[in-house]
Amino acid sequence: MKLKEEVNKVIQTAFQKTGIDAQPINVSEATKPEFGDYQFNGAMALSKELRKNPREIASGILENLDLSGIVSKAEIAGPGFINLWLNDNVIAEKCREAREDKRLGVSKKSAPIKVVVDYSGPNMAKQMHVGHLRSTIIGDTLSNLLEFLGDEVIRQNHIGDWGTQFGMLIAYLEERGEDGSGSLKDLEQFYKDAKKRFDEDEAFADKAREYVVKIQGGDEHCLNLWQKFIDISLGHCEEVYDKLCVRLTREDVKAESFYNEDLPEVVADLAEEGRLKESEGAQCVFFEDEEIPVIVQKGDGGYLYATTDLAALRYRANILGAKRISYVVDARQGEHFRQIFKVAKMSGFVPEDVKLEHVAFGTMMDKGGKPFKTRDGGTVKLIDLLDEAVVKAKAAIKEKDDYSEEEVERLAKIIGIGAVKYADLSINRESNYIFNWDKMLSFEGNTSLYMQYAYARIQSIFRRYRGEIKGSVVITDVLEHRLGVMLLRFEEVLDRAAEDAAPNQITTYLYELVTLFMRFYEQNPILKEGVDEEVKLSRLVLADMTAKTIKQGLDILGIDVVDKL
RNA sequence: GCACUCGUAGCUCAGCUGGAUAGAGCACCCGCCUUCUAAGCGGGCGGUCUCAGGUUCGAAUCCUGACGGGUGUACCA
Repeated sequence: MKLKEEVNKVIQTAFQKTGIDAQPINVSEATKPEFGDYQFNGAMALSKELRKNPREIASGILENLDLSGIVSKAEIAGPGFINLWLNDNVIAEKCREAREDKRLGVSKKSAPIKVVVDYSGPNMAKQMHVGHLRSTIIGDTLSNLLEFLGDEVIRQNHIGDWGTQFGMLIAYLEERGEDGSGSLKDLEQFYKDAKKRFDEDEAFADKAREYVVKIQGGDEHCLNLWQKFIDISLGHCEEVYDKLCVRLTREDVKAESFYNEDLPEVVADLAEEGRLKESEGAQCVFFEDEEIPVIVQKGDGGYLYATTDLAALRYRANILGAKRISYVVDARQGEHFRQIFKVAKMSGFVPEDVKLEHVAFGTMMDKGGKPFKTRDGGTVKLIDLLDEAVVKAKAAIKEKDDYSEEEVERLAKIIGIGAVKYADLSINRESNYIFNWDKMLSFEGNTSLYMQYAYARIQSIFRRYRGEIKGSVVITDVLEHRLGVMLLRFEEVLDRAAEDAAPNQITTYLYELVTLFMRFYEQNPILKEGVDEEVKLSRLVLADMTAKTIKQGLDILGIDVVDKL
C-alpha cells in the first residue's frame, strides 16, 4: 500500500473530471503540519500552459475532489497550493491492517529483479581498516533493503587476493618455515615484516617475484600456501563481519582470482571488436571525448584492476543475470567506474538494459578534517575501532544503571556497534564526514540509541500491560493522526531509499518517527488511569506498530534492538 | 592545467527530481520527574543557505562564472 499513490489517484481523478490533461500527478509530503499531510503544487506549474490563474485551476480541482475516501479535507493556500488532509478513519484502519501484517503493510515489488551488490572488498594482504567500514555497512544495508523489498540480491565480496604482494607474503611464510596458523594472528605485523624483508633484501625480493609467477602458473605447493593464507585472512574478516552484524558470508566471496582465466578473453574480445589500441606499449580502450584511456593490459603483458572489473561486470550481467549492479566503493574511484561502465556498455559486455551504478561514498575524517588515522599516522584497524566502541558503550551503561556483567556485555555490543553503524549510515553517503566518538556515543539526537531507547520504552509498556494487543485504532488527536500517517509512509521511504541507494533516508525517517512518537507518548497516556479502554487499546496498537517499524528499519540497517535498556 | 565533488546556525549535519516563514542535534539560557524508562519532553537564543549573475510566477535546490576546501588525473587496487 503506497499512501502517496493513493493520494495521487484522488487528484488524478479530480483532474479528469475537470477535463484538464495533466502530466503525471505527484503530491509531496506537506512541509509543515499546518499545511496538512500532503500537498499538491501542480496548479502553479500548469498556470502558464493553461493561461489561467493558478488559484482558479486549484479551485477547479477542489470542486471535483472526492473527499469521501482517503482525502477528507483540502484547502487552497498561497499562490495555488492545494493542501490535503487524510481521513482519520482511513488512516486508523490502514494502521491496524499494517500492524497485523508481517511486512508492516510494505508490499513486495511486483517486478523484482536480480541485483548484484558489490561491497566490502577487503585486501587479503592486510587487516581491514576504517576505510572498509563504509563500503561494508552501506553495501549491507542496500542489500538488506532490496531484499526486503523483494529483489533477488546477490552479494559479492570482491576480495583482493591476487597480486604481487602475495608472492612476498608466501616467500616470508616459507622463510619462517611455518604453516602460517601461528604467525598470521597479527596480519598487519606479518605484512609489515614481510614488506621490510622485501625492501631490504634483494634475494628475498627476487624469491617473492618467483612465487608470484609460480602462483599464477598454478604451482600446487604455492597455491596451497596461498590458499591457506587466504583462509586465515578471510577468517579475520569474518570476525569483523560478525562483530559488525553484517550478513556477508563465505558464499558471497568472489575473489579477484576468480576472474583470472577470463582476463585474456576480455582483452581478446575487445581486440576482436577493434576497440583496442596500443599506446606506449599498453593495450588501451580510448574514448572519443576523453583523453585518458582505460588500460586493459600493461606493457609487460600483465592485467589490471580495470581488466578484472570488466570480467566481473560481464560475469555479473551475463552469468548471474543481474539487471542492476551496484558498486559500493569510495567516491575517489568515480572516474574508474565511469570509464569501465562505458567500456562495458559499448563493447556489449553488459546489455543496455542493465543498470550500472557506482554507489559512491565520502571519506571518514578526523576532528581536524584530515583523513582518519592513528596518532602515529597509521590506518586505524576496523576491529580496534569496533572494540573501542563496545568499551565506550560499556562505560556509558555502567554509569547509568546497574546491570549484571553478562547484561552489560550484551547491551554494550548492541549499543556500541549500533552507534558506529548508525552514525555512518545517517550521513548522506556522498559527503565526507567527521568521525567523532563523543558525538557518536553521546546518544542524543539522531542516534541509534535514541531509537533503541524508544523501542525499549515501548516494550516496557507491554510488559506492564501483559494483555494481548489487539483492536482497532481510533484517532483522537492531531499527534495520533500524524503518527499514523508517518507510520504508513514507511513503504514510500524504503522505496525511495532503495532507488537512491541512500541509507540516510531511512535514518531520517526513523528519527522523525521516533521524535513524533516521543511527543505522542508524552502527551497521550496509555496505561494511566482514566484512559478509555478503546483508546488504550488503540494507543497500544499504535505503540506496537511504532516499535515494529523501528525494529524493521534498524534491521535493514543491520542494527539490533533491545527490550530493556 | 583539466575533470569531479563539497561550501547551509558557534560546532556536527538534514533538506537538493524547484514550492509557502530554510530544519535537527550539540553548545548556551529557561521550564517539566510522588503517575507508562528524564539516555525523555516543551520553550528560548542562533542563518544575507560562500559570492555574483541567469532561468522561473517561485531558487539553498537548476544553469554560468568567481572564491575557498577535498579528490582524481594511463600501465597500483
